[in-house]
Amino acid sequence: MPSAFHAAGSEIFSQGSEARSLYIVKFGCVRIYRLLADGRRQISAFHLPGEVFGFEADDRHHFFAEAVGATCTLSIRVSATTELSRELLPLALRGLVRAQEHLLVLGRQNAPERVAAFLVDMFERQGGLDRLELPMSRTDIADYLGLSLETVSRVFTKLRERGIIRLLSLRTVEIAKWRSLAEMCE
Amino acid sequence: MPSAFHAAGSEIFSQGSEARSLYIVKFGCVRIYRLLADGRRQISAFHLPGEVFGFEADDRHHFFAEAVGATCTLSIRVSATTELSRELLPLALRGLVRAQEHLLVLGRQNAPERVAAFLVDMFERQGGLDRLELPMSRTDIADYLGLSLETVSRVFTKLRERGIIRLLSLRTVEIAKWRSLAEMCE
DNA sequence: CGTTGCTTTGAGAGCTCTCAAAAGGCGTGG
DNA sequence: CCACGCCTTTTGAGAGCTCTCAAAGCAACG
Repeated sequence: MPSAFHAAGSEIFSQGSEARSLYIVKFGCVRIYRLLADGRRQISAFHLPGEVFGFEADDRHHFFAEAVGATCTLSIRVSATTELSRELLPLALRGLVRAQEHLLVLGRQNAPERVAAFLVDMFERQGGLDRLELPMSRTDIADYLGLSLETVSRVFTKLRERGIIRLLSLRTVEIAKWRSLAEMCE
Repeated sequence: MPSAFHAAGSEIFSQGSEARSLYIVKFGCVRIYRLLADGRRQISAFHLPGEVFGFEADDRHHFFAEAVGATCTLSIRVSATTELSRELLPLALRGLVRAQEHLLVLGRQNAPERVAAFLVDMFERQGGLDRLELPMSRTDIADYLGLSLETVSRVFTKLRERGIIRLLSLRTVEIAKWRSLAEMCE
């Protein structure tokens, strides 16, 4: 299994390129996104260590993938006839459910609810530690939540003022009132 | 393959119920959706004749499915050990890409762009006829696009006034300027 | 011909965006 | 160790898009 190192911001694959393998995040973080003609960007997913990404419907990538920070990935060559289909289906389905759940956030939740949903999700994926190190910038979070970076920043400030979160550094978050945060997601 | 008829608005499966089979739409239309505690609804997909729905990540449904109009479905019992995994993966992946593409619409496009994207998508799926019979209400379209039903209605009116579409009846749409519509999606 | 539900249209409010500038962090070099 | 410069983040002000509330218009159906 060939492993690869990616510097912060470097491309892992791009939309339209040939899709020949899947990837597993070894360490770091990967953003999957799509662009509109005028540059608007929507990040459809962040992938953390242990997660698999690179699924495509045909032999072309429909999305871009970039390393958020310094990141290491393993790539797995997957042919159509491989035995892996059986093990891949559950992963693909998990991704499908996640994407559909994110549609609810983007379509029907307001800014505070979106940020709360993001934080809850990140915390749960990091294994329930009470301190979270965000690998991505406010801009990345905004493009994931369909907001402007200023709105994301304002919501963080509001959550801090209300004592729901603590910001140990710009990207280190501690949940003070887990209950309040979870209730914001409904 | 047991087939089932569903009256307009009737439930096919509900969130939390046991997921034991997949479904194929024979005729009609199905909406897949999720609800927030206060009743806000996000439709993640409409399924037209020939399409498969009911994919889940575990043995529970994470979404609701309802017949939009009078609808007939075939259900397929799928066990984990079945030979179908190989054929199912491409379908699941197609759904994943569709959901992720819809994230871009909800996260980064404005109301006219969303409606345009919806119409283009529906037209392409109906096989490129120049006349489209929408099976769903404005409310359904709104809940699919993350808009209010009034905004959807206003955009339809605007598209009609600009000569981009014609409304033969409330739910029968004809594209007059395909080019303009496609350009609205970027 | 009245009822019922869906759709359209209008008016005002509110949330989020854009533009702009200040503040804060971090690494490099003196 | 401190100063500088760059990049990220925060904060502010005003504009704009979409929502909510409300009422009127339409179409289907008994």
